[in-house]
Amino acid sequence: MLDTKTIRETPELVRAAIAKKHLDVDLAPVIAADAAWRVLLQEVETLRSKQKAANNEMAAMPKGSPEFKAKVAEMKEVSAQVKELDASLKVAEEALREHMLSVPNIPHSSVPEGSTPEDNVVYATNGDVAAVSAHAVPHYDVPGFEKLFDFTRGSKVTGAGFPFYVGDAARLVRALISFFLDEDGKAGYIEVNPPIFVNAASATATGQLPDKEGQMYETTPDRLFAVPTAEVPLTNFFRDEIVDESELPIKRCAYTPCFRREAGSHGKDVRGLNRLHQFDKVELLKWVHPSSSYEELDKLRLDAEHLLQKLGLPYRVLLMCGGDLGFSQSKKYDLEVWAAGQKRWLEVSSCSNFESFQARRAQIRFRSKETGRPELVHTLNGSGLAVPRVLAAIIENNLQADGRVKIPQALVAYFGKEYLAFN
RNA sequence: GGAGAGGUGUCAGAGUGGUCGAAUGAGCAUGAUUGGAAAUCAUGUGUACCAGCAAUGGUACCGAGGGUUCGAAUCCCUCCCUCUCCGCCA
Repeated sequence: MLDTKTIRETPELVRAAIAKKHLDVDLAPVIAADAAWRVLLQEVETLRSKQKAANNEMAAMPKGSPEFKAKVAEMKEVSAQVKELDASLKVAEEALREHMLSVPNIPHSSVPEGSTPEDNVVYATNGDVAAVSAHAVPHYDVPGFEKLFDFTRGSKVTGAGFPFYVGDAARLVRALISFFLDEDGKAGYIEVNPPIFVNAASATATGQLPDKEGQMYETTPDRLFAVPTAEVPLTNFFRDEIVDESELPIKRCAYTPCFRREAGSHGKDVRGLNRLHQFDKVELLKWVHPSSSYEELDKLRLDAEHLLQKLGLPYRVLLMCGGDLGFSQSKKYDLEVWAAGQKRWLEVSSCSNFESFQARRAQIRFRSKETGRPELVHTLNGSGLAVPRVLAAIIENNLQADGRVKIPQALVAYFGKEYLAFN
């Protein structure tokens, strides 16, 4: 959420942001809602002020006196007015809030113009795409795949997109999670094991609610939501709190399973491990001082890149254009790993700066030494990394002539073997 | 799940219908004192929103939401959370 002041005082800035993101949001009703709310607010406050003054007078009067009784009669009317206006004010307030929630975050000046994925800028590449397995096939076509990644049983037991990982597959998943957490820990992120269900307030603070409700799994009757990413519980950790300025930047990482209903996604993109309803991911989170959030974003991205480098996987970094930015993001890099069998790039991390957009909604602040007042932190996050797609890339890129998969050296100690065999 | 107690400012803790944004103490900040410090003394010390160039003024906030009342931290209702005891349990 943006500050209402930004919309009130610099609407042209916000309109430019909407245009850059190629969104269709009309600012006029937002501004009108704000104006209407302020008029009502002032009316209510004037009446309340009257009430308060009368209160003090009445406190000094003898209870049963005629002047007291007269005041009561007079104030009775004011009281009724306040009640009525206050109800309107609440409606206006809610309307304003809803309007405000429809306004996206402002992209950073370094974000390239563009409306489609083709407009994203290839910011960096690492590793040799041509050097990986010559006889690679898509991981889901590798003979024996279904034995280790049992989608059929998963469908029976739960539904499509909920595979069983069996034997070495399960072991490799565990190895990757441990590897990621260990490396992230070395990079200074404190490991957290968060709840994987969150309440509606938390889901609202990070923007899943109210609009993206259908993308989450929801429990009955408690109305808790299975987390779509560890970002949700992690970001909410400091919700409605004022953290110590000297502790910034705060860096945390967390492994959770992630649950996404992703209704409406079909086709080749969803085959095998490419897109699942439940998958494992380690998430990196930072709460930083506003003055350094873009530096911290670059560092965060490098921390995620480091993982791919250690695994020896070719990847590229995309700087996302305005049109491909999320609603609440100011700047975003995507990390895409090369999957030699499918011959395509798979997104395994998305590193974003939200500036104060999330922090405002979640009320996460620090007390500034400089001004002595609480200020909003900037929040950043990125995957470090998403497990199934990394797994797919390892399988495809490291597939040997004999059908086995060579385990990246950095993982061997975690996995316990040099090769993964499908039969 | 059952029974009880409780949720007030940075913290501890008073306040059971009116002048309470809220006593008192601690903490913190500034100043005095000191060679310097401790101690002591004085003053100050919440957040948000609105109006205003500003100084400043106004309003709200005592777990959350409703209600009663001219007036609610204080009374009533609902919900949430914490603690203690009991039960159940990975």
